[in-house]
Amino acid sequence: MSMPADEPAGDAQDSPSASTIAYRTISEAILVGTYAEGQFLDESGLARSVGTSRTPVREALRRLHAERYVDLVPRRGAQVRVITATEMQEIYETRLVIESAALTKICRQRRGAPAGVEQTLADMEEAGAAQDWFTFARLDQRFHQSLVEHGANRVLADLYQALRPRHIRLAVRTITEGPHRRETIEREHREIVAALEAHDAATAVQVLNQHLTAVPELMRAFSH
Amino acid sequence: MSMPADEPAGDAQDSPSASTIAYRTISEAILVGTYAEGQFLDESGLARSVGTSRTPVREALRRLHAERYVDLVPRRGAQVRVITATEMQEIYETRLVIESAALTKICRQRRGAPAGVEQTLADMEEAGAAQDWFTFARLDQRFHQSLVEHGANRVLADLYQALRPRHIRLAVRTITEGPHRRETIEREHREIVAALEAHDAATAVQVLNQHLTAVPELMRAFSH
DNA sequence: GGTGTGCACGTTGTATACACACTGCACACG
DNA sequence: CGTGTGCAGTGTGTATACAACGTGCACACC
Repeated sequence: MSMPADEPAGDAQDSPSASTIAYRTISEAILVGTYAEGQFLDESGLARSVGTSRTPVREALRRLHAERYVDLVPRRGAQVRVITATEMQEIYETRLVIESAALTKICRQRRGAPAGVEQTLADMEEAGAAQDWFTFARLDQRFHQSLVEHGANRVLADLYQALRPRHIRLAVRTITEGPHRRETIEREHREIVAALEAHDAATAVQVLNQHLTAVPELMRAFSH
Repeated sequence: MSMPADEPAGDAQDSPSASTIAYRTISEAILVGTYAEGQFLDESGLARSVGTSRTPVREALRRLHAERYVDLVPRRGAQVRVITATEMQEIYETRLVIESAALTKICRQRRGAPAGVEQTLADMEEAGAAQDWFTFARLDQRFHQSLVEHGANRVLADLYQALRPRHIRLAVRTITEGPHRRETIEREHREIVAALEAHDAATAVQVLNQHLTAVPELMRAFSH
């Protein structure tokens, strides 16, 4: 299924070095849920299953630590990070802060919606109709990402992107397994775009607020 | 001088492992300016000067890359990152977004200024009077940090902290070498605190805006 | 004289070997 | 029977050895 299609900001298009292979393999396994939360990862075992030595695996684990996939306990190793409901709520609160800033700036500069957003929304509706929730979720990410890229500066956009691996797994679950909020999501997206076109920051932010508040509440229901 | 007093959030109090030593040594050297911007760092050379083998040095470099101290060019090595005036401005814009969110939330919840802030400001004024600009700069960091810790959630506070190494060097230079804005800085800090105590978000944010806008303009003057 | 090719050197990327710390269990002692 | 200590096993932390790639210079050829 390959969820983390593009690399989390940093080294452009890195060659398929062993270290990169290890990073992709392990991160994907964590996202897919191969390793349980709280589980300790064995470097030698990972090395075997990835097909390299321990060195690239260690580098991958350090990177995964920087991206909050795992915790690093000295002399114990890497532990798959447990994401609490509280943290998930904080992540969405943070998203709200960053995306609001982006929307506000877009409106203040009267720039309208980002290019290509129409296509993204159309694709989303198609995926929704086909009940292809993985694609739906990825396009949702793309929509929000494009808002931030359009409105925020590079530095802020990088911070936003760093947030993604921290909630993507549960986000997919929510969309996939939850009560199908498809219509709500699509409507709110379109309302945000409309507000941007009208340079109406207040409305855009308000809809976004509502949009981003709903999700962690749903998630809370799931995590029990 | 030891600028990066506390560790950039993550592994609590890690034992003085070789890897940590390497990280501290190299990051400090970069902050102090031992290595020129754009310079490539030689792993073997660093290993010799740190007193370890290449392995811990490599891990340190990866971490420094994650924190944007260096760029990692495949097959070429680690390059001390060049911080442009544009990026510096973006960093301050980002700080403004995060700190504003923190101030707003503090006011909305009518919590007043963070505990200990009075002491920090007093220490700052003392350092300012003694023309100890390094201490002054560090306390300035602490002041802003405490605002964010007080108002923002853990996740957002972590993002904020990740920003610090990216501007701390120039920030120190600006305070140290610039026209002494001491009174201005101290006054604005006190105005922000007063606004917090009065639960007046609008004023707090407005003063902060002015406070954070001034710095990158000064920096721009320096970088030429 | 300019340009292209080939070789030698240096550096990164990876593998492997070794040292040391931690964990858990077993056994002895109170 | 409970508790503390010792020991073996396992896995991380570090060092070192090797391989592969990229760079720059020199020399030859056009």
